[in-house]
Amino acid sequence: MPELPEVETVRCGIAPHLEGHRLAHVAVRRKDLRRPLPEGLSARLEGRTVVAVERRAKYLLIRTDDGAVLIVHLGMSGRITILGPGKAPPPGPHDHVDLVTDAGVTLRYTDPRRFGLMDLGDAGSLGDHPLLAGLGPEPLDEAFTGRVLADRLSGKNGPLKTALLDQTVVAGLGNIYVCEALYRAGLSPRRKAGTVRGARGERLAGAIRAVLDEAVAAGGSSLRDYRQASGDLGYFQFSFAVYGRAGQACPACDCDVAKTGGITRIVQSGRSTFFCAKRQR
DNA sequence: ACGAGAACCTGTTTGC
DNA sequence: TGCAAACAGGTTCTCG
Repeated sequence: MPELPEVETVRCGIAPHLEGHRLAHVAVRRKDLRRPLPEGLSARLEGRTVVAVERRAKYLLIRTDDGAVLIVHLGMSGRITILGPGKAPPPGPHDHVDLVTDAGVTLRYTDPRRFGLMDLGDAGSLGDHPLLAGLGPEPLDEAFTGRVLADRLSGKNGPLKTALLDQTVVAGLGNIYVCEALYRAGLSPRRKAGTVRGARGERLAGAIRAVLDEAVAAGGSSLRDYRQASGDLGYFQFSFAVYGRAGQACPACDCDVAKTGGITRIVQSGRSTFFCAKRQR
């Protein structure tokens, strides 16, 4: 489900309910997510006060006053819902973890496919944590330029689409936003990754930043199960140029769909890619 | 060393 | 209508 914009939206939604609040109760109902939840998770967190809720790539980082960091990944189908005091319904079969604050607010982690995970890290050495150590640059940072991106792509012989999904190249992109960014940059998903440098690199870095910025502003994209923490839907899905639009007209090409076939869908490394063969080279 | 494919798991949509 | 296959926003392991 969630790529960078969705995770950032969730972060914004949960931060006001966590920061400055003590975790009164942490209920773990199911430990077997993508990897087993750490032993003693509840004991480690209960009684601690949250000092910050941050994001790195697609990970949420929940920092406590004693230097513990709860690392959360939502996988494909994970979400976090805020339930007001006295308003938490009985947990369903996919409601694996509840964080209950001193204000009585429940933050409920739900994940039907269980591809998500949680782990604990230490504030002092968080950058060395195995989940975070190898991650590429944050695309919304000032430091993310065409040059930086081109350096990361140089020497790669696989398709550009596949390289951009690699979190060690750039952090936070997933299938939707890679397709959308490549469309905006006018670059073919099949192009050899290492051929992107110079002006093309700048174009691609700018397209990635722009699409992510717009998606964050829209509250992410709601396709099936994704919701903001408030329960509201994101609406960036209405701005897709190519994703999920196979056979439909490219927004910028006014050619006859019956003739050109419109947006093309191919499969790369087992995942759907959508693009306009006319505009993306 | 790199890249493609399978695996992990459940729910929903699509196609015969 | 009904059932089975395909597909889904991610990551990681294995194999060639």
